[in-house]
Amino acid sequence: MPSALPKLAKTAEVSGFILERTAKRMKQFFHAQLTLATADITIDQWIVLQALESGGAQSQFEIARQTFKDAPTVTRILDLLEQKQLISREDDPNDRRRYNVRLTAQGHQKMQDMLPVIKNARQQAWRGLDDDEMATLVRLLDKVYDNLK
Amino acid sequence: MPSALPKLAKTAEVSGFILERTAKRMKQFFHAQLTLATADITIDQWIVLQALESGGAQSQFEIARQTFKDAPTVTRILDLLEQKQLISREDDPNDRRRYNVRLTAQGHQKMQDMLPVIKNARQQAWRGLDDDEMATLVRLLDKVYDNLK
DNA sequence: TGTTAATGATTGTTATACTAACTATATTTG
DNA sequence: CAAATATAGTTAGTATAACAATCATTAACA
Repeated sequence: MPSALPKLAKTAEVSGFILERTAKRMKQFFHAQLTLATADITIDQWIVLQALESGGAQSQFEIARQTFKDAPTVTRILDLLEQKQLISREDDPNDRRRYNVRLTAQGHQKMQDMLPVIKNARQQAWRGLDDDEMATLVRLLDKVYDNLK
Repeated sequence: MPSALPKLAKTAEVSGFILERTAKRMKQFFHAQLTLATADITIDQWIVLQALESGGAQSQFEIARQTFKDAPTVTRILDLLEQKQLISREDDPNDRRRYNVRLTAQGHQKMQDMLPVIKNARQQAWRGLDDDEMATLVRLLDKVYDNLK
């Protein structure tokens, strides 16, 4: 029965594709929902705001680590968020290379306003997946992630 | 027992993040492997080449559909591949809006040369996942994908 | 048949991502 | 302490991606 091996290889061939395809669509979907709600922020900007809310004021290095974005990307996203007055950069008194980045009041407000949009998008994305399936998906994705460290 | 609901919500909160994180790292990893092998192509360029090899000569619209990229993105990737002489655009005699895009001999050669690199990268990515787990992962990702159509 | 609509491809704009190089500041170490 | 190194952040260049607008060509249909 020579079909087992080819089938496995075939699955491996398409899985990366399916992974990327799904991640791409999810990003696109969340972005579209934010646009529909006239959020005036992108999903990546949202991710940075979220890191700041959950982690409090922090350096750009910390934000990069938390969000899995690299330093130049964080710089530019913060530039945009600063223009929109959703975050502020303050000099770190202990280390003059660093900034302490924090949400402004407007930044907090933006998160309040957009949280329902994000929650609703999450519900749609994971519709039909039960608790076990969610856990399995996360476990398998983490396994792949660890494989590529 | 008020912990069940919050836990589910928490999982949904991080899953999108884990999905994007894994997809990003996979892309990064494949790209790094190609760079290491001095492939002189990116992973997205590889994906387009692969579509051309498996599907034969085809229009840019078909390439876009196969690769889940949009038309402008395909245009620009093909521009780069054409510069590198890995693909060629020929006028479609039946429809003057279209090109027939095909791999050149050099394009075929590039694929021959890089296939082992890609196969090796796939092996690393899916290491430790058995047949069932691969199938489950694909099934769950497809479910999410369908949710967002 | 002639106007309208749809399609294939391109161009422009904005945003994210990676690499590399650069500035400024901190840390290590000889 | 001084020189070498490391770290935080920025800037520049290239690639990918989404979206909108545009252009040429083809298809639909009144």
